[in-house]
Amino acid sequence: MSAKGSGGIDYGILPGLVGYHVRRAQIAVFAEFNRTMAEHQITPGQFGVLTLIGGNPGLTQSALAKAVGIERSTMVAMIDGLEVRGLVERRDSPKDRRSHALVLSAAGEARLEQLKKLVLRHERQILADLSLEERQTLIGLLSRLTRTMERA
Amino acid sequence: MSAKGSGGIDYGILPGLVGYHVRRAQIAVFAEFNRTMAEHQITPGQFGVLTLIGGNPGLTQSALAKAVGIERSTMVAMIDGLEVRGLVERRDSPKDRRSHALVLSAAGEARLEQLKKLVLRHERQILADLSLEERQTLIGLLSRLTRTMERA
DNA sequence: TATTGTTATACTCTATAACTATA
DNA sequence: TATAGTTATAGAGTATAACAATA
Repeated sequence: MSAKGSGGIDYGILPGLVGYHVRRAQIAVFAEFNRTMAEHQITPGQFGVLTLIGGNPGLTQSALAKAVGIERSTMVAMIDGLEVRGLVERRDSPKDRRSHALVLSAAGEARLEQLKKLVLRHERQILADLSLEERQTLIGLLSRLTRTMERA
Repeated sequence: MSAKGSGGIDYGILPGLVGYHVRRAQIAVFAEFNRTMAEHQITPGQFGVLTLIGGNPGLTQSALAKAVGIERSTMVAMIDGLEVRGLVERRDSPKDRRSHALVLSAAGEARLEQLKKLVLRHERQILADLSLEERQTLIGLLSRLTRTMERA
């Protein structure tokens, strides 16, 4: 009930826990993502935000924060960074003068297209050893894991 | 090629990316872990450290840091916290006067046994909707994902 | 020379609370 | 009253660089 790794260390029950493997995979995927995106200096969170703004032009910061699961106060600096880099614009909302309508700039649109290609390359990298069927199985199982917890 | 979620938001290519699902699962699992461990105030990282010390008494801080993938300077505060709480002891190493031999205190041993039971309950929680076979499949796929990246 | 534990320091990501301007 | 964006602040969790003691 306790396995020794390559370093001769006993990892106990850890290797039998799904939570342990999810955490390790997340760290490794994150590191690989950063390697792939190094020249663009884009984090997974920033890519997600650009994708959501690109697909939902006019989105407000609060709606965006809710969609990605962070506080709206946290979103401020995130948008600041993307705006300073000229990728995102805060437009005046025509409906509500309190909120901003977020849109990608022309440069942001172009950049997002480049990033998508890189992300797909990153995915091919991390999934190199899995068949197409196994990738779908993995996504399906992870989705059910997440949904199970979001219900509870 | 772009799916709208329950909030009417277009998530673009995100739901097709394994990286996206790994990240979401990790966040959800972490939150559930903290809920289960709330009364013990133990993080996943601390549980891992206690497990490794418990299974490898006499381990040095540097070896432990390497095993869990953090810097040895970061390990200092981690052990400090567990030592203040009376769970871990820094013994003098008989072989090398520079290093500490880490061991669980009697209280640490007892605590770890309690924590293991809670962690197994946590695992049952998050895996409630998966069959035994699916759990093994998930662990297997995540392991291969991580190993693929650690090789690269 | 190299390694162990340590400190000082900083950076990232996150949250909460309070403010302002609107609604 | 309530909401959108913002600011100030704080807390994890992490890293790097330099140091003393020891190897």
